[in-house]
Amino acid sequence: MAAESITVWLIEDNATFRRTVMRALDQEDGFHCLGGFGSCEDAFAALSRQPAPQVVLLDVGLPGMSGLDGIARFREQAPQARIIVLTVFEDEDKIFRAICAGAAGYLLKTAPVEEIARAIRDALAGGAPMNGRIARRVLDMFARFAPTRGDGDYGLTTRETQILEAMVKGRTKKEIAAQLDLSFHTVDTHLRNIYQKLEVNTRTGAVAKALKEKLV
Amino acid sequence: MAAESITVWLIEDNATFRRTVMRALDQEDGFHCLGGFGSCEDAFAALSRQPAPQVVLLDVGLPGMSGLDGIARFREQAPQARIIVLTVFEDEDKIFRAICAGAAGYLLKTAPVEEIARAIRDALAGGAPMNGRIARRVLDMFARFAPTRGDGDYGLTTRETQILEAMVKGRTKKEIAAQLDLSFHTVDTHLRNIYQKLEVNTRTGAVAKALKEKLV
DNA sequence: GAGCCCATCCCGCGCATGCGTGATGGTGGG
DNA sequence: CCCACCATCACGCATGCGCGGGATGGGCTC
Repeated sequence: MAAESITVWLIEDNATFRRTVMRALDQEDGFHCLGGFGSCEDAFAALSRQPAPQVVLLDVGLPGMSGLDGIARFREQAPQARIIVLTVFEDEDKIFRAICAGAAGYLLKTAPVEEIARAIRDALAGGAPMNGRIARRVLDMFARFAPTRGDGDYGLTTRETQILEAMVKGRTKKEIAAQLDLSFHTVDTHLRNIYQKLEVNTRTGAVAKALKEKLV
Repeated sequence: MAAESITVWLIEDNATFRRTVMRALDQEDGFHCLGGFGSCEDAFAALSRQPAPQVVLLDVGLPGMSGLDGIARFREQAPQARIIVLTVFEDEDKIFRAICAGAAGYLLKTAPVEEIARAIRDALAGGAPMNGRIARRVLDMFARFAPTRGDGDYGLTTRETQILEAMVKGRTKKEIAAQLDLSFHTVDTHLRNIYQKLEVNTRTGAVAKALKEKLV
């Protein structure tokens, strides 16, 4: 049974809270919480002496190295370890950064131990445990990213789309003409039609609209 | 107790599965599954005759109106209803679209009834219930969106940033000069410096880089 | 005080761009 | 059969743009 134990590290600067969680987790069936650290630096130092854990519970917003940077470094040095952020913060920026840094989950410190335990198992099973509100936030952020691509369809023809793409890459009309084996004048005409359809009158405007609204 | 019941609709084209889930949910404590529909159209028709439910379980990928469109329409006509997608699909595109359309949760049809029940409660409590793998996918997608903003810092000064922003809006040098109450030449100089820092040599390139990498 | 960065301003050249105003041919629907 | 739409090509003009040169002054560090 001990061999089957899930190894967990907890990085958290509040010693009291750390010990409480560690003890509670250790008593949970199937867990072996063998590392408690007050900072990311300490944890990394330990990483060079002992094998990486399967799961890291990490408090972001602790002294010294930023928890966000810590996630990134852990992802490098112990890619197989699943990192679950355990914090009091629930502002979008922190959540966003943590996820982008590679966190596998995001819990609030107010979570009961059973929830933490469930989250750890979930993370190891390939899941992404999140507090309900956090998950909601993530979805909101996600949805906010999308409307960007509004209707997106301005009725551009194939050629026009091609030319618009080239324009986004910074090509001049002459270059585009050469690249598509067209006359300069043809490209010019297409460009005018694109402007009309996108309701702009400069290439800058067209590129901005193209990037903001749809085709990358 | 009946007054406290959570009202649920289930939109699902497989009649057998629909009835099974409805019956099971209805027997769960605190649920009142009072609508079962084989298509979004049917559900919308019902919406004009009876009050909207608190939660809609929706199968995407059903005949007639696309489930994705259904989400969007539901969000319009019954904004307060929480929509939980219940499907067999777990490809990224479907997930992405569903979330963008405003789904509050995403479950797999393989989920046991207790999980569905928990999800409904979670959704009403402001959460975003998701199957573990789905959540993982969402986070992956999220993380993939981010690297876009790389380091993002090219050491632009305040003025340069200002001018870059105006450029993104499609302003010409002259317009920017007028807007910022500067000389045309000054704007020109700043532009050159921006180009140097962003390693581009056209306004189009600068705008593209600005939009792709950082400030929207 | 020298050196550096930033913000400000100036001139001129050559090329790119936006736009008005044309034309031709092909394809498909009414 | 004609018309709409698309793709193709063409000329000229006014303006905008990129860039190679400048210059001045303010603030900051060494």
